[in-house]
Order: sequence, then structure tokens, then C-alpha cells
Amino acid sequence: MTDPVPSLRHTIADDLRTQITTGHLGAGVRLPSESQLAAHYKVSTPTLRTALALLHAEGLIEKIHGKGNYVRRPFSRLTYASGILTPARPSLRVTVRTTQLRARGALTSLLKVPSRTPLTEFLCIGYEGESPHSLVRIYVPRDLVTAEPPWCRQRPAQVRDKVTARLATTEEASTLRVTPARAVLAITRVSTDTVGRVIEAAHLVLLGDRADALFTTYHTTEEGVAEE
Amino acid sequence: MTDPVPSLRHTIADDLRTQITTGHLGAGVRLPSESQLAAHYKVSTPTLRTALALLHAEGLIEKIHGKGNYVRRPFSRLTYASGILTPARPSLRVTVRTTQLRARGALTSLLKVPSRTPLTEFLCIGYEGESPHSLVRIYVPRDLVTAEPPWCRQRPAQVRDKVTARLATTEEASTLRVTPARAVLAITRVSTDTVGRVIEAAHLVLLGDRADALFTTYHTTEEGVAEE
DNA sequence: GAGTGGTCTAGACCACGAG
DNA sequence: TCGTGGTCTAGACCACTCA
Repeated sequence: MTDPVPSLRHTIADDLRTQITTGHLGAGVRLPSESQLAAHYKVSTPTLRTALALLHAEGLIEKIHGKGNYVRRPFSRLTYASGILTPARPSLRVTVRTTQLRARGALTSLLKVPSRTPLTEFLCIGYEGESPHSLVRIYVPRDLVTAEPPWCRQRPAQVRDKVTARLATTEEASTLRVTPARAVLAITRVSTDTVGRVIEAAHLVLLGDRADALFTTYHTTEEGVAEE
Repeated sequence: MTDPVPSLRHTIADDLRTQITTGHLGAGVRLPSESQLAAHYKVSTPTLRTALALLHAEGLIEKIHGKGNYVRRPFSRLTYASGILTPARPSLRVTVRTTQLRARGALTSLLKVPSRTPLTEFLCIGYEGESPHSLVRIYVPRDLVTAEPPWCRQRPAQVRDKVTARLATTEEASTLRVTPARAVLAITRVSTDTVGRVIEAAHLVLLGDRADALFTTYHTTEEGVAEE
């Protein structure tokens, strides 16, 4: 199951990875040039580059064409639960941009509204320090929008979170300032009130290496016995 | 934002991709050998291989050492909800390998048992046709193991699912026959009975492009008002 | 053993970033 | 202009699969 013949690329990647994780190569440090590294490890430059590609895909280094390869800053992990990201820290901040638009396409079925229904979109970008870590688009039927931000309104009776993992799109990658080869947690959240009206739909994109999502389900002894 | 100078690898990948998605290259078909493809596209074999690596990362082809490159079957998306994967289809099958071991490390805190507690591990690999799509490791304290498979036992009172997105490890990638550059949905599930005893812990790894996870949360009007 | 993919080399040339 | 990373070549050799 484990690799019986470790390839050069993995050996080199392992070495650099431990140097990064142990702090020998600190955050923000520029690595030696690829030709220097290739000479140091006594391999050809293509081989060395495949090793760096592994670290790049893991999000450990950042490649900047014409400048060099840099060690990325370490991540502090956030938890998405009950619709909010925790822990809230002073270093975390959120920018919100509000847009008026009309429902069309997938939004109409998500919100269960007719096409061209007036909506308000809240585009939220969460930052930790200078680094963006999350991208949230919230859609609310305009007649439900109050002056408050959407997360301060009435509590929904039901919330459905559909979660998947995928690679970041080029758009998301540029917004979140990562490579497209990064795993993100994509959550589609639909909140419904007590009479079944959809009061909010949201698309959340969280960097996989910076966030978890936590869901707790309770079963009473009566219900759910019919399953299976 | 778009690539202004399309590289050879992308041009070739685009060509093969359209051939696959339009059905010119049907599911399960073996591609010509890499040297034949390289000759056809008039590029070197390493260049052709980087093009195939793109398709491999997208999950369009499956590489089998010594045999060839095969067009993967189109994805049918599974949904993880209430602890099971749906829909159940005849083409889906699961292999289970049972191992006896003793708790240590992270497992002791997950299961809330002392170190070296006897456990049973169920290693389940889900297949659709010939292609693996999920990898599940279930850990149960041995005194709770019955003759039945673990998913047929008593229904837990509480289930906590911790979900994140990450790239597949090399081990998972080889088991699931994908590249490590693939986004997977990693779920850690802890099931507790009515008296708070952990009756099962599970690590699930689902291919991001083949699975969603669905969670529904209900709020009564009384509770949860204190929040915010 | 024949044919396949996997890894690696030692160069070449191009594109980008900064001084 | 110079040093950087990005792409590509034309081979070589090894590991795996299957007959």
C-alpha cells in the first residue's frame, strides 16, 4: 500500500516539506532558485520541478513566475457550524458588497421563486490578516431584506447544507489568492422558515486547508427506525 | 484571466477532452499508447504525458501501469446523507476487510476509550462498476461488534460529522485510482448512543466530483434564540 | 518477451519580474 | 539586461501487465 520505491521527486518533496513544517524554512521565505535546488539535490531541473509541483498542490509553497518560490504562511483552521465560522478572532474581518439582481437559472429553483424575482446578493469575503480564506454569496428575496446584515435576521426553521469538495475555479482562485489546484469546501445552504418559504440561499466557498464544517444530527428513539 | 498562449499540453488535452465528452472516445475505451499519441500530435512523450496528466487530474481518464490509459465511466453523483450513500444501484458494490487492532493516538480521543482498547476496523471500498469511488474506515469498540455489519446495528442518538475538503493522499489516490491532485470530501463521523458512549467512529473519503454530503438542521422556535 | 506506462536526464528556448 | 520560473525535446532506463 505504501510506496515501495520512493521516487526522487517524493524524496525531495518530503525533505522540503519537513524543512517547512519544522520551521527551518519559515513562512514567506523565498526558496533557492530551481537550478540551485536541482544542483543541491543532484537532479535535473524537470525532476526538481515535479517535486515543487507536489508542494505547490499541497499549498505549502507559492510559485511566482520570474520571482521565485515562496513558503506560504501557515493556516489557522476555522470551523463552519450552525451557519457561522468560528472561532471569531480580532484578526478576522469580512468585506461585504451588496448587489441588486433578479432571479434566474439555478437561483430560482434554490429559492423557489419565479424567474426575475428581485433579489439582493451579499458578496462576503472573509480575511484573516491579509489573506482571504472564504467567499460567501448570500441571496435573499428583496422583500425579506432588512437593514441588518442577513445573518442577524430571523432564525430559520430548517437549514439544508449540501457539501462537496472540488478544486477552486480560476475566479475563486484569484479572489482567494491561491492556485486553482486547491481543494475547496463548497457548501450550498438553503434556509427555510416555518411555513416552508425559502428565506435565504447561500453559496459558501471555504479553503479546504483552512476550514472544516461540523454537523450534528440528533435522533430520537421513535423516529428514523423505518430506515433500512 | 484566460490563457493567452495555450500550451501544447492544453491544446492536446482540450482535443482529447472534447473527444471524450462528445462520445468519440466512449467510456472504458483504451486510448492509443502514449508513444502513438505523441507521434500523432507530433510532440515528445513527456509533453504528451503532461497533457494526459491534466485529464487524469480532471478524472476523465484512468491510468493503469503496464496496461494503458482508459476513459473513465461518467460520474454518477452519490449523496451522503444520514450516514449512508444514495442512491443504491445494482452497479454499486462494496468490499469490506475486517481488521482487529487496539486504540491509539487520535482514535482514543475520537472513540473516548483508553489507549490499547480492542477495536475492530472495517475497511470498506465502494465501487461503481470497476472504478472505486469511496473509501471508508469504521472503528468500533470490539465489545460492541456483532455479527452484523456495523451499519445494521442500533441507531445512534447523536451523530457528529466533521467535513473538510482536501487533496487525496498518495495512499488514497492509489486505492481510488486517481491522482493525488484530486479534491476529496473527508468526513470524520462520530456516533454516540443515548448515554453518551461513542459506539462508532468513521473516516470517510469521497471523491469530490462523485459525491455530495447533505445535512439538514431543524430549529424549534424556542431554542437557539440566545445565539447572537 | 513484447508492449505498456513511470521516471529521469541534459540540455534548449520562451515569458515574466525587477533593477 | 539578468535571473527567475514555464515549456518542451529526444532520448534512456526501469516497473508493470499479459500472453
